[in-house]
Amino acid sequence: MAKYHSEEEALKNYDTSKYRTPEGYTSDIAIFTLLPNEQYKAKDEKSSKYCLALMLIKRAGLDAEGEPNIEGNKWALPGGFTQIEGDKGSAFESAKRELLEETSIKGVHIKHFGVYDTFGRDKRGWIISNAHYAIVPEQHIQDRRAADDAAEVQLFTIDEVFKLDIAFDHRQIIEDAISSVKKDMQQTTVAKNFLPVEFKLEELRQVLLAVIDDNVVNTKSAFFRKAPSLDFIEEAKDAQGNPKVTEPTGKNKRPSKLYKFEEVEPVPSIWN
Amino acid sequence: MAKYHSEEEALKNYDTSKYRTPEGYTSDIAIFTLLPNEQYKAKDEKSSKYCLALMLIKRAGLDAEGEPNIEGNKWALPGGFTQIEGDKGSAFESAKRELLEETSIKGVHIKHFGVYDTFGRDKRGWIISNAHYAIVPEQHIQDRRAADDAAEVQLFTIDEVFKLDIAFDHRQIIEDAISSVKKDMQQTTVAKNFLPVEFKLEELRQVLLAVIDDNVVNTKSAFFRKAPSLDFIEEAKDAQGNPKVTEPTGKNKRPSKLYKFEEVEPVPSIWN
DNA sequence: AAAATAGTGTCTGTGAGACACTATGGA
DNA sequence: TCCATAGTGTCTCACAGACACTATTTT
Repeated sequence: MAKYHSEEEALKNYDTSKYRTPEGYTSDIAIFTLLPNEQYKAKDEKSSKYCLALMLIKRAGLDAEGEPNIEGNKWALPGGFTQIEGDKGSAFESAKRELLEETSIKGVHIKHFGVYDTFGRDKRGWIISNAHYAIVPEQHIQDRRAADDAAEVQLFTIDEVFKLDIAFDHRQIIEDAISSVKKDMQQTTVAKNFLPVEFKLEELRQVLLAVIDDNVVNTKSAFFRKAPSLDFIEEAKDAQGNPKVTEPTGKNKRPSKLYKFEEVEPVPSIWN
Repeated sequence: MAKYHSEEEALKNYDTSKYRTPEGYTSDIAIFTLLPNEQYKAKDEKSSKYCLALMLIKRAGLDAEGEPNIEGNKWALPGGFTQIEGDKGSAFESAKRELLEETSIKGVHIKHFGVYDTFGRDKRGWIISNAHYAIVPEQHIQDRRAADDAAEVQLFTIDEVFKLDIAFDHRQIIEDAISSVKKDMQQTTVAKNFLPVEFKLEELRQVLLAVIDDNVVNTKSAFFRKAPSLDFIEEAKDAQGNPKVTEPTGKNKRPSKLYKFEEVEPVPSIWN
């Protein structure tokens, strides 16, 4: 005669302890934005006005009880433990919450790009990290830095970042995050997340120049010829169906056409 | 906000037990191969000789103790719990081991494509699954099926697979695996994993036709014109530097040139 | 000669690459 | 009138799409 008479009873007696389970399950998030490029050369049409930057936090040297902190005084990606919230527990939700806490904004692009789970990556035990990147328009991060004390939150350009002392295996995660965001900028329309809904072609080109190295993007005339014919980009129209243009602002002396991204996501192919 | 950081440091440092930790950490693997296409129409140049297929296992109705098994009698992806082996614990290693157990082969293409970690996806607790796909040339799986009793291991074409009763959230994982492999076939040279090192262009075309829908691949003359000029494909040469050709085999009446993949990985762009 | 496999050839229009030129409006 | 910004125009050569044709060997 069977010991249990239903799946439910068997379930209660299921022995998960046969396997070692992780001691922690976390989400880390690489928050990217664009900063003004110090090396911008107006004469070089491949030079961008922007520069890709990453937000890091400085780990406290001492913890709340005054004891030396693990990986203290090093720079790290913002992150935290994943909890089961509202009957769900997912690293993606956790990353969204973390982003909200760090930048006070919702609804920006966030993408999972890797899992870091080798035993030994964290001295505290077997701690698994889900790595994400987020793209945040510059203004939002500036707001956040002004509101905060900001000593322990800082933006670094990707050249600066590798000169820092980085905690845990976050150096590797940061390298992977940069590869991932570059790849996505080349192969998807993520660039839209750095831009307002309606943008000038030159703005879009500046954003792309800052991150990727692409023949068409590098050549101004090629980009302006090609971009309007891409089927994921269209002209912004006003209520009367007329093309929208900018008002001249700042040093900009002439109006320019506005464009927006279509909903469709292109799939580039190596075969054509 | 500044206070928040130090609180979080303290939590990370001293009391990981405040957070619920996962009850299980597993790897699942979608093993793809190609089968002969029953619907092949020689007259239609878009029709492929092959058909994408997925290996599934049938979960036993009763467990080792004779009790009803969780999600018993349903089809599932092969997988298992991740253990710390040789001082490492990683889902990727675990997936490789699982693939070795299921197909007795090493060194094939295996790729992580997702994490499934919502609480409630498995009745046994908070069990996290790392999903991978693998590409295995047909012959290897046929060997494995012959050696095994094979009742519980079966290949299904992707049309057949969604008619089955699928365990856990594996239906979703399978959908994502198929999307992922299709995308990679379009954007990377993974197709090489279905082929021998040296192959005929028509063989490559048949493999691509079976999985993706691409203008150039669909059009025979376009593919034969384009493929030899792609910089990740080159002619196979013998020791004297002469192009290699096949011996006619089977119903094939004429020799054909052999090609191989270069080491370089192309990066397709949506901007050109 | 026919069948099967594995490719080529040819035509026409679209598009890429290079780079010089134009348009707008304010100081 | 000059500058800065944001684009266009023009030229040539190459490649893409359509689809018919060829080439090699066995039966």
